[in-house]
Amino acid sequence: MAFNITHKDKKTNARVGILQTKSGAIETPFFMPVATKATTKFINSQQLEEMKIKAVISNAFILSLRPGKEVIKKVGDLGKFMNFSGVNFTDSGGFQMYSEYLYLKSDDSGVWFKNPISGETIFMTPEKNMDIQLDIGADVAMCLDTMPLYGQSKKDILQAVERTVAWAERCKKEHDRLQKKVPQKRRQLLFSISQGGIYSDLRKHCVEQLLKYDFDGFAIGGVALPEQLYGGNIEDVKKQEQEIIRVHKKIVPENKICYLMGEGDPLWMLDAIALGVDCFDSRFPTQSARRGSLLTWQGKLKILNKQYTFDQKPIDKNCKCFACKNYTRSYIRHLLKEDEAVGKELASYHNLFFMNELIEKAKEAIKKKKFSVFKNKIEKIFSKK
RNA sequence: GCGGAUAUAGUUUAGUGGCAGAACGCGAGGUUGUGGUCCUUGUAGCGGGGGUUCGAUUCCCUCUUUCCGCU
Repeated sequence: MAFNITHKDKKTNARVGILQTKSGAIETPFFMPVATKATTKFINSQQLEEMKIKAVISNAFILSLRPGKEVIKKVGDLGKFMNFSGVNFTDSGGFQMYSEYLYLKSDDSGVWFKNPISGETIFMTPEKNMDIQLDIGADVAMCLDTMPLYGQSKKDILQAVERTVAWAERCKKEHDRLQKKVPQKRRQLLFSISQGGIYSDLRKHCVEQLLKYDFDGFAIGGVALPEQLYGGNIEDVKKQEQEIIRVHKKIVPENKICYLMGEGDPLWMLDAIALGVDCFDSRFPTQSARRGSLLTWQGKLKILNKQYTFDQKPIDKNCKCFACKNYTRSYIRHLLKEDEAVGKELASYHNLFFMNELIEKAKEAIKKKKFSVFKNKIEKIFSKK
């Protein structure tokens, strides 16, 4: 069994568990920084290890464009390539159907992407995608899914669901076939991804179909999208997301790990943990760090604001991260304003350290069966302006 | 000293005899399976004086500014 639950919260569905991968075990819940091109932007793998980050997610499709899977395979696997001893996830590239920069078209057979480097057209299939992810040697691979684009009709979303399910089946078969001779202990895990937009019935239908196959984990895709946020009331979007998670959790067996893809807002993440979600990834902490939005135990701090020009305090006096131990708000603000790489590094380091600590504290709270108390405390911090 | 050109937002600049636009900067929000490159929004300007005109940032004169050339 790849996943075991070790602790359960009392009032919520939050739980702590252990996921076994070929690179070792990792305790859930956990948050993965995004490392699209085999690095978390501005943060090297030694820094990740220093702040006790146990997993990252790279992008198999984008890595296949450059440097190419052969380059990574040559040194063994992605972990060795980037010298990261933690758990490596790879995303399929399905999400890049959202990228005008990369996406051309798709049909039931697969997706056509353009290679922005060479200009050539690339035809991606579930089978090819599994081959790439296995060659890259991630610990956990994600199925190639198809994203319903924003504004599509329910009929279109149903079509995306059917395609996602069909592709998941093809991924699973190919993945099993390619790993037939690999010993259990050294096998790559494969997670499915469900779609269905905001429609509970479509989500239910999608997950029910995916459950026919023995995936190692079941991810929820298509949430935390900017398009949805721009759509209107944030609270409505939050309720929709929670409803999607509830539907998912109601159907998927408890002993299957649940991965909410793309979610990285601290509060939304805690809400998801309360519903029984086990793992997350998001560009949010790193991207917003580069743009001057910092997470602190006093709430959000916009370090580019004028008021921090002369501020000699650290980002967060309660934070023990490298950036907070050594540098002032004034200095980091200056570096970010000047677009200096070190500024982005320090800000990213801080935000990732915060996210990791937030998750660690969440785990402790679950173990003590007091998760909702903890969640309320964090909500108070981030709700005040 | 003479001649020519020039003057528009903090900066670089469009433009017009009747509402002066932009970019960058600056201020404030946003940011969610990453294109280090993003989005939204706010702020702010016709060098001074005189003339022509219903009306001048625009045309004329003058002063000043800056630049170029000549002696």
